[in-house]
Parts: sequence; structure tokens; C-alpha cells
Amino acid sequence: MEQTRFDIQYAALRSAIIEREFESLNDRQREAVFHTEGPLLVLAGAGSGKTTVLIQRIINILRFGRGYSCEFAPETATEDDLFFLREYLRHPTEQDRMRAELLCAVQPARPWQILAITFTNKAAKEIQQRLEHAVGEEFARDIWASTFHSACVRILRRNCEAIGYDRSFTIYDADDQKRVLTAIIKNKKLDDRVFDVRAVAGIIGRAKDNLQTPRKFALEAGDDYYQSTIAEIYKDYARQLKESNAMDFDDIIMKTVQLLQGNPEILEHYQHQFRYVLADEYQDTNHAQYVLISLLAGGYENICVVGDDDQSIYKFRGATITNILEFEQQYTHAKTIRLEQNYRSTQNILNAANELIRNNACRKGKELWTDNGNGTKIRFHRSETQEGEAEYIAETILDGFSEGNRWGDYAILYRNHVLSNNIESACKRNSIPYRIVSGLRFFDRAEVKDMLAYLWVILNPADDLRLKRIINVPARKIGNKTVETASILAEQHQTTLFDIVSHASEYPELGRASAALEKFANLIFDLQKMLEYMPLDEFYEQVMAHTGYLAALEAKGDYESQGRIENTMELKSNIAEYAERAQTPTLGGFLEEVSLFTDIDRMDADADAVVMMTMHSAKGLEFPNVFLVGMEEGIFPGFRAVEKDEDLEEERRLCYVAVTRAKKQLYLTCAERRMMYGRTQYSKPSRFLEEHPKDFVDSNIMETKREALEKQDLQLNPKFYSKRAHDISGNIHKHNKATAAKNQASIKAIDLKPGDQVDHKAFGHGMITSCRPMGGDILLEVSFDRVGTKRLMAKSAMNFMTKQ
DNA sequence: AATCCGGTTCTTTTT
DNA sequence: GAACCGGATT
Repeated sequence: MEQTRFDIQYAALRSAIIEREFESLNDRQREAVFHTEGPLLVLAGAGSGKTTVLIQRIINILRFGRGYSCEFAPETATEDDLFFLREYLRHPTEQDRMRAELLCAVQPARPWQILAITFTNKAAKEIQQRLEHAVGEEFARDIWASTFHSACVRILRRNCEAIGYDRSFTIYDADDQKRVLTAIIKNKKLDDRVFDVRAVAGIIGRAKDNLQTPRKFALEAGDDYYQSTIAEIYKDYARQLKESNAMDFDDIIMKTVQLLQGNPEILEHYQHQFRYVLADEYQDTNHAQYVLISLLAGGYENICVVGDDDQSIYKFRGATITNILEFEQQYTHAKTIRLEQNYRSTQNILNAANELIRNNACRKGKELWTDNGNGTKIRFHRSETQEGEAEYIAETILDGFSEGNRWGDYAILYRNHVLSNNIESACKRNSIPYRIVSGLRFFDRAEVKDMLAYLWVILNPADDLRLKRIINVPARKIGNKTVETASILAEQHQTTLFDIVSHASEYPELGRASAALEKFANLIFDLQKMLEYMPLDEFYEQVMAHTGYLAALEAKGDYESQGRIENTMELKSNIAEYAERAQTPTLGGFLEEVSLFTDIDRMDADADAVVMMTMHSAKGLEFPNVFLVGMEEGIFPGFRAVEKDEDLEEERRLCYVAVTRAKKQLYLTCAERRMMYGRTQYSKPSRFLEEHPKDFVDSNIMETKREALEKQDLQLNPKFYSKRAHDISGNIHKHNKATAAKNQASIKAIDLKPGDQVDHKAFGHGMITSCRPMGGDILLEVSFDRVGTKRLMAKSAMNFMTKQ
């Protein structure tokens, strides 16, 4: 076919009109949006509008198809159309828009032909919602915007019979997985210190990430004792899961790949269906996910991967940065687009990030820039102790609050959770509202898992694993011994544990316990009956009541149980919310959803509070003011990561991620000594601080830093160090002196008594209602006019408070 | 079945 | 230092 003059005119008008639709994007972004056909790699720096591009690209594909990239006019096109488009471009009106759009569209995709794959539910949901907003709910509903896991589960539920699974397979989480493995290791009479469950689970998980079957793994292990034993465990584990018709998270991906590879007709079906495949956070994909994407996109090869090699921080979970680095080799005709304009941070912050990441050898290379202006310099603070560090942070936040910042404008990020302890107490002391994004997620909490286990068992009594979890929770006189005997009986009789339990009296081996067992079985039967005629949330309450779970928690009555009760109630609202949302709510539907769910989703919805979390969890988020704490050698980079360049680079990427979370102000803090693992450690400032550009860091800090560096040789000898510390630490010392003086003054000023009127920098005017001596300090209760009653420790509060 | 004691361990964790 | 686990004790 040859392009005619008509075609050329048409194509020019078409691109002008389409470009108009996406005029809010920058050139690079637009380029990515319009490159719809063929492989595309988008290297999207932090804060460069990656999600926007992903979404706009989908919108473009839905509305205009390959319109922009098409050089030919539609066969039905007439001179009239050309005229219309020209007029529309001159005077675009809302009435004409639809027709113009239709004339510009070439093979627009149907929603279900688009697969947009992400790692988190949150990201999937965001894409879904923004698309709903843009193209309407009905349209957006059919787009496959989902996580790797939910997309795979969806494929598996349809087709898993082809690989010998029942459609109703259950999903084992990390905890279930560990239980099974522990049992296997015990069963094999292996030393559980040599074969640590966590390590074994990790190795098996990595094997699955690499698509290694137990057989392949055994082959590779050869006669190496450790490896070949793990191969044995892996084999047993796989067999056991298969028998229970269960898959773990890694299976979900691996089995999908196996399904597609082993069944050409199924593969073809999906390859044909997915005309456009988009993958987010591509730098975090593992080998299995890479193969999966390649398979699914194998039909049209309209594959767009978006990611940032500099933000790859999940190697320890099997992610291989190779996938993104070698994309251009995999698809030789791939187009690569770099998004380097940053819309989030100030240039100072970006300079720091650029300088830092430049120290990495293994990267594609990118340089972030912004037209947001330079902003304020990065601030560095080194305190003597971890308490000092925490206090500095609290003071800084209080200062900021009194200047009009909101608590939620602050985030405190750390390398690992333990570092949050002191900061948490400093926040408590200073009445700073804070929220810790904890390592333990809602759905991992014991009480939540217990209740979910009940629901699973009610739905599917054959679920031995979960039955074992709750059969004696709360205690109902069914001891471990009894459960063990019953399990053995189940194995002997080739039946399920529940089957034995429900017919306990037929087995003399169970002796006196059989009454309790049958009682339990009847409980489950009763609940099953209730499920048939009750709304889900009401049913859940019945489960709480009849199992005695709620009563047991209430009976304990301590503070911890109170929290647990709240958590189980929270689960109830989850169920209620699901029941309302789903078209045909079922218990199974809810459990399925929950098993692929984490609770990061509700992170942002909550009240105004300082957020504390690990640097890992901060990925993808942004905050006006960010503290990076514990910037010390041995902590960040961690002592494990300094040996191998590869690990150090990942650590540096983590630092890059952390730095680029800040929009306006970045604070870097560290302490000279810190209590860790029960001993006091002296550490030098992190090398990552050195790698920040000097000119962009607050100047008095640089002095501090130089002094800190001078100390480095000394600190190998702690005695010498402590002797000299006072003489050489000029700036730090001065600062601490000042703080000390302030504290002295404030302790003197503690002649406070109830009834005194005070002015607080952040909370305003108030009256002291009580004073209680506490650990060399005084706990004040102050009733503030504006913010109500607060409890403050006098020493630190006096830095912000004056007596009238 | 609950509690206590001692020993052990201590990155990060999107599903 | 704290949290968690397993074994022993009550």
C-alpha cells in the first residue's frame, strides 16, 4: 500500500487532534503514550509521572487505538471528513468532539484486550479508578488492571484443571507455607537449625521464582547434601500442597506459566486476547513474572514495560534487575523512552539523588531534573545518641507544626523497624500524633488469621491445615496429642482430618477426647447451616460468638486483647464492605479476595499524623518533608550489604528511593552511638552521606560531617574515642551544649504546678491540670484551648512552652 | 492449660 | 533490648 496525499493530510490532522487530547503531558510522556505498537521500554525516574503515562496510554489505546501511529486514512474516509477535522481543529467544540474522536480512531482496542499488570492492589486499584473516571465505569470494568497474582488466579480458576488442580484451589500465605514446611522438616527428622524454616522457604521460593520444579531443583542440587535435602523437602512440599489442592503465592505465578507453556491452545487464547500488555514496576519482576509477561504479550508484542532500574530494591525477594536491563536485547526493535522530568521534588533533592545513584555501575543511566526550583538545602544532623536523634526529629517536627505544617506532611523513614522505637517514644513524649506502618500487616495478625481460618474451615472442612489452627482455639479440651492421633488416623483411612473429627467416637484410639471432637464438628456443621440463610457480616458475628472466640478475648480483658477484639471487628467491617460491593457476595468470594489482599491500601485514608515506615514501604509514596534516620555505616548500608558490590548497589538504590520521596525538605540524621542488639555501637556516618553533593547540603552540616569523618580512625578504639570526643567534636558538641543548656534551663523552670497558664509553640495557650514526677522528669497534663488535653514530659515540652 | 524461664536471634517483604 | 520459641514446671 502506498500513502496518498489524502492519507498524509489525514494523518497530519489526526495526530494534531490526538496530540491536543494529551496536551497536559510533556513531550517524552506523550511519546510514550503514542507509541502503542511494538515493544516499548519506559524508564521512568522517581516522580516523573509514570502512572499518569500508563493510564493515559491506556486511554489513548481505548479511544484512538493505533490512530496516532497510523499513516493511512480509513477506507471509508471522505473529503468531507477531512474538512470536518480541519474545522474541528480550528474551533473545537464539545459537540463535535465525539465525531472527531471517532474519525481519528483506528482499530481502537476493546477494554478486555488490555492487560495492565502491577505488583500491588493499590496500584491496580488506582489504575482502575482513574480509568473509570476517564472512560466510564462500564468500559473500565473489563480492563484487566490487576496484580500479577490476581491476573494469574483469574487465569488459573478458568483453566487449572489442565494442570491437575481443582478450580476451588485455596491459596496458602507465608504463614501456612511455614506450617507445612515445619511439619515436613520435623517429619524427616532433620535438624531444624540446619534447615531453618525461613531459609528453606526462601530457597524454595527463589526456586519457584526461577521456574524450577522439584525435579529440576534436585538435578541441579546434585549430591550436595544441603541442596539435595532441600530438594527432598521441596518435593514433599509440592506434593502436599497439590494433595490439599493448594497453591502458595509463588505457585500462582509458576503454575500459570506451566499452564500456558504446556497448553498451546490456552496460551493462544490469551495471546490473542491481550492485544496490549502493560507492566508496571518492571524492575521488580522476577524470572517467572518475566516469562509470564513475555508469554502473554507474545501474540502482538505490543508490550510496554514501565520501570526504573534505579529503584529496584527487591532482589532479596527474587526480583532481577536483568529483566529491565536486557529488555532491549530481548526485543531488538524496542523503543526506549526516558522520563527524567520530575514533578515531585526540588532540584536540590534531585541533585542529591542524581549524585548518589551515579555511584552505581549497574544501571541504564538517567538524570532527574525539575522546574520546581532549587528549594531549601538538605539538612543533616548528627547526634550523640539515638535518643538525641529522636529528640531532634521531634523538635524539628514541632517547629514545623507551629509554622503551619500538618503532621501528615512529615514522614520518617528507616532501614529497619527497630529504628522506629526511640522515635516513637519521642513522638509520644511530645504528643506528636504518629502512625507506624508496621511490619505486621492486618491480615497477618493472629486473631485475624484465626477468624479467617474458621471461615475457611466452614467453607471447606477438608482444609486440614487451617482446621489444625483453630481446632483448639479458644481452648476446648482438644490437646495436641489428640490432634496428632486424629491426623494419623486420617492418613491411615485416606480421608480428611475433619472426617475423623466428626466421627470421632467410631475410633477407639481417640478415647475420651472424642466427645470434645464431635462437639467441635457439630459446631462447624451448625455454622455451615447458618451460612445458608444469613447475610455475611451477621454470619461472621455468629462465628465469633458460637466459637467462643470473642468471649475468650473478652475474658482476658487486658489491653492487648482489647486491640485484638478491635481487629476482629475490623475484619467484620471488611466483610460488610465486601458484601455491599460484590454483585453476588459469597463467603468463598470474600476469602479469595482477602488472600490476595494486603492493607497498604488504607494507608493514606487515615487522620493527620506523622508517618513512620521502612524505606521499602515508602516506595511509590511522597511527602513534603522526609527524615531519613540512622544514616550510619552498618545500619544503612547494613553490615551485610557492604561485602558485595551488588548488595551495596541495591542498598544505594534504596537510599535513592528514600531520598526521592521528599517533595520539599529532606533531613538526614544519624547518631554517634546507638544501642543495637543489646550493645552500644559506635558508627561512622553512612557513606551515602558522603555521596551527596556537598553544595546542596546545609553548610554547617558539612563541618559536622568533616569532624565526624576525622573521628573515623579514632572510633576503632572506643576508649581513645570517648576521651577525645569532647575536644574535637566542635560543631556537634556546640549544638549539644546548646541543647543541654536549654534542658538545664527548662529543668529549673519546672516549678510548674496545676493551674499554671502556659503557651506552647505548637498547641497554643493552655492550663496545667496535673504534674506527676516520673523518671527524673515530670509528666504534665495540659488542657489546651485549641487542641484539648495533652500529656507532655516537662523537660522536652519546655523547649516549646513558656509559663505566662 | 497456663506460666515461667532460658536460650536464641535480630534486614528489607508489593502477593 | 526485646521478642519469640520450646521445654519444663505448676
